[in-house]
Amino acid sequence: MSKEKVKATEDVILDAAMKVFTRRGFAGARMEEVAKEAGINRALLHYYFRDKETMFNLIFETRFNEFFSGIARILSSDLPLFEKIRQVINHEIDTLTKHPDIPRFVIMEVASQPERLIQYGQKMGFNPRQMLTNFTQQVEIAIESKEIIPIDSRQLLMNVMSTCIYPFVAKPIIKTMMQMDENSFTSMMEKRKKDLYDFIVKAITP
Amino acid sequence: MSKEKVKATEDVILDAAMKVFTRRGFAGARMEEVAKEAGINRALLHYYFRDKETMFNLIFETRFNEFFSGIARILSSDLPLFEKIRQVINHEIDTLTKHPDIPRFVIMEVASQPERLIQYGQKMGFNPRQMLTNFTQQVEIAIESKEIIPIDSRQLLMNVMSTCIYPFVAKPIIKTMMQMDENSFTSMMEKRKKDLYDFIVKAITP
DNA sequence: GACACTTTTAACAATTTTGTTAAACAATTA
DNA sequence: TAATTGTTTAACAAAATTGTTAAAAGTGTC
Repeated sequence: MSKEKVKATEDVILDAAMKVFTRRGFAGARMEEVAKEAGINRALLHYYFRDKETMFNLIFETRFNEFFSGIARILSSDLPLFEKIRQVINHEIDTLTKHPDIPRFVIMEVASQPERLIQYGQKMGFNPRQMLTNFTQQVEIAIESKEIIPIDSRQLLMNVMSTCIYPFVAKPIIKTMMQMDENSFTSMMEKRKKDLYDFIVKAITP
Repeated sequence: MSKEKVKATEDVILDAAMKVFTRRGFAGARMEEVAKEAGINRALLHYYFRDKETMFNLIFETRFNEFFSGIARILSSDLPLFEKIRQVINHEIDTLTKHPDIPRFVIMEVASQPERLIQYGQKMGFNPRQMLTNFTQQVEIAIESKEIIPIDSRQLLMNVMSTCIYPFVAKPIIKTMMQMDENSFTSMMEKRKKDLYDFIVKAITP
């Protein structure tokens, strides 16, 4: 069998595993469901990947990276503060519109095993503990120069992240409460990029 | 054995189940862990409660109610807009400081079975779909009277809820990233009541 | 203390889920 | 085409988890 075919099968399995693990979490995921989703036999999963945990680690690493790497890059860049905030908002809403289940998945699994955060952070080459130092300093400088009003930089960052990410974490609840279908949710998020940026800028501008 | 003792045992079990289910979710929870946490034997769980699902439903109902009832009451009250926002913030931060795992639990379980939202909402006597109508109208009136700037009421509500709830949902991540222990997290949230209110008011005041 | 009653446990049974293996099958190549 | 290698499956085995039961232990009452 050709290399391409092997790769294809591996990818089919990984895609299926991604869906199932992200949907159900590690504890709720069933190897049977992964196999079914991939259109193959359960034994084949074990042929390509040792066991459930091995598969899960691959998936988690990917999702963890998707969740953190973009934001880490932007936060530690040397963009001006307001532009940085705009880019964080746009980046989060864009990627989470494509992969809305990522934050719920990552948060859930980190909550059930917090040590993963440090562990995978190191693996991915960024230290979650230091992601914020650049941003914090930048906020303090902007305060001193009266570019923005005095504000606790941690609170500001929490506001930015919360308003971007929470709507996707709570998407099933929000969709129901606000009587939105998939399309209206997406278009609302698209609109949100601007609305949210304006909201935050107005809140911190002197 | 006395009625009090029975009640006590039931409560011990429910408390234990609450902890374990909230920590692990339905799929991740083990009856053995519940029994251990309660300091009893697994068979006894089945003596007091039929099975895992029955126990889970009791827990879920309680947590679901804790998550929604307070906020529903405040949102549909006839308080002035700003006061309503302040109360939402204070209520959320206070109750979630006491029970920080509630939103992660409820959100996770609703995500894995969205029909629960309508189902339990009806059971608890409030319609998640109508929780927002009062607030929405109030915002529109406030815009017309120039009390606040023009803003999409859904976006505003999403901002308020996100900034209150997300820090608790992502608590393990935030604590690590911001290098906080339990105490500093709590005191930060206490401070957040005021900071967040000011932030939001400034964002919407003309 | 004998009786009726509830609570608790240990041992067992059933079910669900995961992991293994041996053999069939397919593709590649010498 | 036969040998080699890698792929797939069905059947099986093991482990983990849940649920049941019969009997022991405790409690209150007469």
